[in-house]
Amino acid sequence: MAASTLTEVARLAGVSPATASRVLNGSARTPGKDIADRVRQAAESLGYIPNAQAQGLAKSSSGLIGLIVHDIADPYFSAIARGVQEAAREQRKMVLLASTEGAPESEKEAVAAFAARRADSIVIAGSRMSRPEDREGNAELAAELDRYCRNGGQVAVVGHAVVGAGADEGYHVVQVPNEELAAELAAELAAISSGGFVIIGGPEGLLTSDDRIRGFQQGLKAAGRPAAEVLRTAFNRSGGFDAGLALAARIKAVQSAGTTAAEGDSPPAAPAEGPAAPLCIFAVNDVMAIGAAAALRSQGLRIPRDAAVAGFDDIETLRDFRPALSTVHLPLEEIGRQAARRAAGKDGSAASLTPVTGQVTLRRSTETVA
Amino acid sequence: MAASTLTEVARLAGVSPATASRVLNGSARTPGKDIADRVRQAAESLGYIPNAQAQGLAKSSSGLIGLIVHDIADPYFSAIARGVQEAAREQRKMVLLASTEGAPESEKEAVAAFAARRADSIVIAGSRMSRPEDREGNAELAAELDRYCRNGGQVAVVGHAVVGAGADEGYHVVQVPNEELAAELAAELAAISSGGFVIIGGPEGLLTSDDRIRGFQQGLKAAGRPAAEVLRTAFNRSGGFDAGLALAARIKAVQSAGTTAAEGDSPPAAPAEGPAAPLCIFAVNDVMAIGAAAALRSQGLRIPRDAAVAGFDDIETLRDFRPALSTVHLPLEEIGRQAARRAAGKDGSAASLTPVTGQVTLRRSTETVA
DNA sequence: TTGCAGTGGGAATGCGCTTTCCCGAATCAG
DNA sequence: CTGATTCGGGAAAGCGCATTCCCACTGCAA
Repeated sequence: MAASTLTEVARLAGVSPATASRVLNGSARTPGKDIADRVRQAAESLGYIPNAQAQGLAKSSSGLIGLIVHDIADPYFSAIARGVQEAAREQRKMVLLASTEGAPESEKEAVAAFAARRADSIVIAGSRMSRPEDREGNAELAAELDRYCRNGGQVAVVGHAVVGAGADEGYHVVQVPNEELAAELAAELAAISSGGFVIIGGPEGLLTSDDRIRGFQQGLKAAGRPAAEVLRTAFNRSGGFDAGLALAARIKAVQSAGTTAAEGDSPPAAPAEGPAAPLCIFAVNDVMAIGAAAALRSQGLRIPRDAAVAGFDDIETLRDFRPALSTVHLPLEEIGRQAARRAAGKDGSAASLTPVTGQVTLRRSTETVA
Repeated sequence: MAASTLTEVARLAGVSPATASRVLNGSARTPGKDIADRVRQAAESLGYIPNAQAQGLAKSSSGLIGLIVHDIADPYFSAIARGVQEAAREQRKMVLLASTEGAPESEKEAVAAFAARRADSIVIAGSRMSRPEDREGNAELAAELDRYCRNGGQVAVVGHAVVGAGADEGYHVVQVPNEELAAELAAELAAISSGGFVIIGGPEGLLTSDDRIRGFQQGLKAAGRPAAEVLRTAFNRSGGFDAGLALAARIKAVQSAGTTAAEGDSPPAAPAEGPAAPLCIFAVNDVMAIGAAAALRSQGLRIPRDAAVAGFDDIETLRDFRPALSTVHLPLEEIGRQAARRAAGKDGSAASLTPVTGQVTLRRSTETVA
């Protein structure tokens, strides 16, 4: 028993397919009450389910919104996905998912696939790369997006515009003030910690990471502190862990030196509080921070006693982590929602949408025993 | 500039649409080399993107696989989603996402929507409810699924069959041995802890929760331990937290009683080791366990000193939690992958797919100071 | 040379639905 | 009572593609 069609419903109701179509979907013209009832009843009894493909073909729109993320299992992305999903629900659309592992090439494929399905809009989450090697990939992605936009598609990008995107029509960006917030975080950290700073960053060229690093350095500078050293590593937990291991070794070396050498060569202008104040580690995202913390602990170091650790994102699942992680709260779900709404273009774009803001959230992990 | 069509490509290449179709998609018949090249080049220069909707209409199949989860931001589901996504990639399909918050009604809607889009298969993750109130909702969902299956759809369910589903064709279940594993966990816990047991469970009727509770009780019984008390609460972090709060009060009461009353009324057959051995708390999933642990800590209690805590699922993001959480590892991603594969019906269903197994993983959180 | 199978390509049909256009009937003003 | 409007409904033309026929042509054996 194949799914019943509109024509069958119409026949059963004794009307034309046109009329059946008009009553079963809110057309501009509304057939008479009695006829409408007949049709509805016929549809009900046949268990009629409209064929969205055919509808889409006829109307050339699909009720689909495409979502591109690096990895749906990453809490950062899944939080955004939730927001997008919610907005989709409001718009009575469905979301089409694509995980790309961050490869521009497969993002391009995803865009093409969305375009093929005639998705009404596309939301791209996940940070862009700007490395020279990615130039070509980014260009192709941009070209694909441009084409999609020219054909009437709407695209919203979280964070940064795709490098080299040219279309101005139907192209939206949800700005995330990574730089400003990182600077703020640095300022607050500088105010409570007298130790040195180290940044655990993602690979060079990863825009989100670079922004946060830049902002943090600026904040440090504004606070009169020297620039922090930057450790480049993978943008995930294990990257954080590796960097943490390296730092642990360094910290232990300093500590034992301090213990044995007593107080002969204290760093210039270091306030006198026994050994040097603990190092303050800023990882450019929470997951990396957690990895770094785990590494430190695995080496017998304690947080925040031996080192302060701060992250970025305020991932919900990580809130119960001990010691509670200092971080920058980002309304991830709201970001996803806004992206989807912007792309829907319902209201005048930036109009009713308040810009995204985050907030520095200091917790135990940076409470240096001062 | 509207997207170019196959007809346009054909015209540009100077062939018929039929031929163009044949070369641009692997048809049974392969046109001559030179013609094929001409067509491909024309397609390239026009930036032709096939219209998946039209293709789907013509072939009546869509290359879509529908995924239903309670909440995509929940790490349990996002891990499964990742597996599904991966399998989809293998099958060169895209995944269509629906978050339903667990309401059978909106699951039914989701199924209908998937059916409307002619999804080739549907994967349902997320535990079923069997409460009397849900009977009707479940029945409707089952009916919708049956219809979908009768029309040739394939559905795979993670964990339990949908209550009341009747179609035997195209209906697959990925079995998760919740009961057995919970029993195993209980046995191992009983072997290392002499204290009493308490279970923090989800609402009554939630199948996954009920299975794990039942299994745990059986394990306890097999180990000669009395059945544990079951606290019913919400199936999420805050439910765990609430239950944890209640337990904290209880634990503190016992502790102070033990301190003041010295050793006058020790429970029958309690081995003499100072105060009673700490309570062992089993939360039916990791997120709840984390919530409970947070609650205990907020009341000044320490884990595992004052109480042992164990969870279920082994959520990746929670692995760095301290003290490390004892739990049952479940290959979530693999589960998602299997579900998607089963539904694809590629290989002989259960044939090449090894059944899902988990493993009890004891960590710090249950290392009673014995 | 003729007859045959085999081959590469085109014409046409239909997938299920929306929508424009058209037409008969009913309504209203004059 | 007649002519001008509506108004409710149907006929039909696509939407973009796959696919089933069908036909012209080639190569081969007879």
